[in-house]
Amino acid sequence: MPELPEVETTRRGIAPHIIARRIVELVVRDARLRYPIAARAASAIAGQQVQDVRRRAKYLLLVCDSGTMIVHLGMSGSLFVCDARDSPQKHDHVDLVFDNGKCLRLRDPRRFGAVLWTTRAPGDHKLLKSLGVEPLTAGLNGAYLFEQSRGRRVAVKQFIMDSRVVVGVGNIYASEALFLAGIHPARAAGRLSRSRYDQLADAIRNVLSNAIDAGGTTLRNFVNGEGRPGYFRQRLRVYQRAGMPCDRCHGVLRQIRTGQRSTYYCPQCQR
DNA sequence: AGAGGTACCTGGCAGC
DNA sequence: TGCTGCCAGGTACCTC
Repeated sequence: MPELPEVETTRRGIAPHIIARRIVELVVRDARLRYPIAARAASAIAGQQVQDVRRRAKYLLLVCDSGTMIVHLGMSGSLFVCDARDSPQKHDHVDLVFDNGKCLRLRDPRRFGAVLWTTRAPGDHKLLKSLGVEPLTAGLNGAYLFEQSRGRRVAVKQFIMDSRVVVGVGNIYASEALFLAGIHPARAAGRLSRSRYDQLADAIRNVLSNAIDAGGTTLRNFVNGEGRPGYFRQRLRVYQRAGMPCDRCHGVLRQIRTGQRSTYYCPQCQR
């Protein structure tokens, strides 16, 4: 489930439970994630104290005394705090056990997630060093998108999902942001005007921050309690609504494929 | 350099 | 009920 709003909500939810706690043990029940969890990571992490929980793109960064644990939730991952004695369920692959008997548990049915350990500055890590701007910072603006898009023929939807340009815009919110900005998702990125990129930058920021607000309420149980992931109550305006009426013009919403991904839009409102 | 395709993996659902 | 095929919110890596 995780797009940036859920990763950020997870970060906010887990941070107060784990900051300043000491890690007793990394329990790996299944190391076969996107990258196999290295045995040396487990030994390095034991004994570390968590100093901060940060986020870069969809990566969570658990900053410790002498290194950083990098966690990615992939397509199906979730992280929650529970009692270390709670019996793990089928896809609960990793526990980070703390000195108070609690643990941070990673559940990831599809195993596209990742748990990595680095002793360097996390920004220098291979997976992080080529990432583009954060969408909720001033770095994302119309001038930047306009400049980055010149000469690019890809569909604008693929362009805003390109993590080298801007991070954190997943398949759901790419469709939603383009709807808000009134831009057809298949338009060539390099042919959109500067003013339309101003609108698009605003739309991306709005849709993500609204979703974070929604996620913050719906995921409270998920972090505190029984480890059941919540659903965003965010009202999606086009995503998975093909054939239904557009709530702006009442025309029929459509689904197409852009870069092998489902894309939803309103043919009347988006040009 | 940019564009397009493939791969990783499991589960849920529609259709037969 | 059980099988098959398709789809799914991410992203690294390969080739052209």
